Amino acid sequence: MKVRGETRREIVRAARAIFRAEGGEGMTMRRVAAGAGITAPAIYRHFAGRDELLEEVAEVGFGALSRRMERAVAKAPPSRRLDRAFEVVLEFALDEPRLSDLMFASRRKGARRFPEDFRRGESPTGRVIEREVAALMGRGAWRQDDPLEVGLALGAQAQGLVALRRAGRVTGSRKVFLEIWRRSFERLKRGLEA
Amino acid sequence: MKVRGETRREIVRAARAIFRAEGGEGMTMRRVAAGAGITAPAIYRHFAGRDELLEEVAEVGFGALSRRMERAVAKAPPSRRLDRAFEVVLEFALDEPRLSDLMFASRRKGARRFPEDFRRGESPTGRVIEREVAALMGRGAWRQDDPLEVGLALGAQAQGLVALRRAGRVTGSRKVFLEIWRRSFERLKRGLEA
DNA sequence: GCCGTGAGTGAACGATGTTAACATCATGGG
DNA sequence: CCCATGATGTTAACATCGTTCACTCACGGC
Repeated sequence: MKVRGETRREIVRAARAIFRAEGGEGMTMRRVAAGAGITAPAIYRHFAGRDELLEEVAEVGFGALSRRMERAVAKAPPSRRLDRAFEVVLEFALDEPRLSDLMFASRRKGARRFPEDFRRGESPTGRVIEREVAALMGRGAWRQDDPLEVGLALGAQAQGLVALRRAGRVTGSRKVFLEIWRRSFERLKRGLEA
Repeated sequence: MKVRGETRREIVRAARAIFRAEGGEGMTMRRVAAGAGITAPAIYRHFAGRDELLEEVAEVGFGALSRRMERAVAKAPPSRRLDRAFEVVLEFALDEPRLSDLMFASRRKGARRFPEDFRRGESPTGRVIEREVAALMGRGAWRQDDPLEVGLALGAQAQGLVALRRAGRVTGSRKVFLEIWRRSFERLKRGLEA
């Protein structure tokens, strides 16, 4: 025990590593503890239970994804910013399917809620999408609409396709899947243009 | 033991009842067995394991949903057939959230796959959607496109919104949610019209 | 009459999340 | 300096889960 909070970070690190590799089923308390160099009951000194630990893993994931989104958007031309943001989301979902599933598809206590939390900009990923949608509407490229709800619909389309692939219902290579996404996104955008 | 296959049906009935009420977590083998009037190990005379039992529960759900869809579509005017089909899907998802989740969002062995199984018309729900999409394109109401992929995109939009609500990320009453769906569907359709 | 087969039972196994009871140990007030 | 205290571990154990094992039993064909 060196620094206060050291063990807690070790637990989260171990949990995240196991979750990324094997998903929720493989992430047992005993294995997480072993990865952090302690025993299972010691985890309960830092987290109320397994759910709270999963919560933390998801939160770290949101931090990583939103940072990638912000970075990608920052160096894209205005007309491509929203596209780039979603490309990052899709790539993240393909690279980290289980983590993405935990973040967006599982019932979690601390999940941001539409519309209240989104209106307050508390969703780190939703905020990026909403901002870019509003920008497109502001520039007159898209017709006037509720940016929050349009952002939600776009996100639902992305998460819907990802979930279908994750569930094994959409086969094909990563490349083929990204093509399906791109065409679906184009169709959706066509209905949003001014 | 009266009729051959009687116990098997009893098991499925009990499993489905528990799953509808409490979801996958509550559906333990012992509880299913008790509901069917037997003990847990006896289930393994009829199913290889819990997964296979869940498979059967999902299959029964698909049968019920596709029948409702066909019935609704049959008595709708041509211009409203696709809308009615999706309304049924949404209502089913709201009435049976856990079952809907199992059917569309969880990784199952026997899940129909896009595009191969859909092209062969083996997905009972996908077939209805695809048929109506193709009809709209055939009538010239919608622009020419791949009916399979457009159907998938529409389904992804629906399942994406449902998953977000199921995960507690979209709050509000059933009525409000159906309004969000309706507007999202309208936006999507606007991009598909000829 | 026997006996093989299909369906069911009780006991048990290994794994899981979690709790209880106890140990260790740095630290700061008397 | 000493020791009470709180934070942080540990080991043992509990309840529950899916599943397997060894056994029982009714019954239909030879």
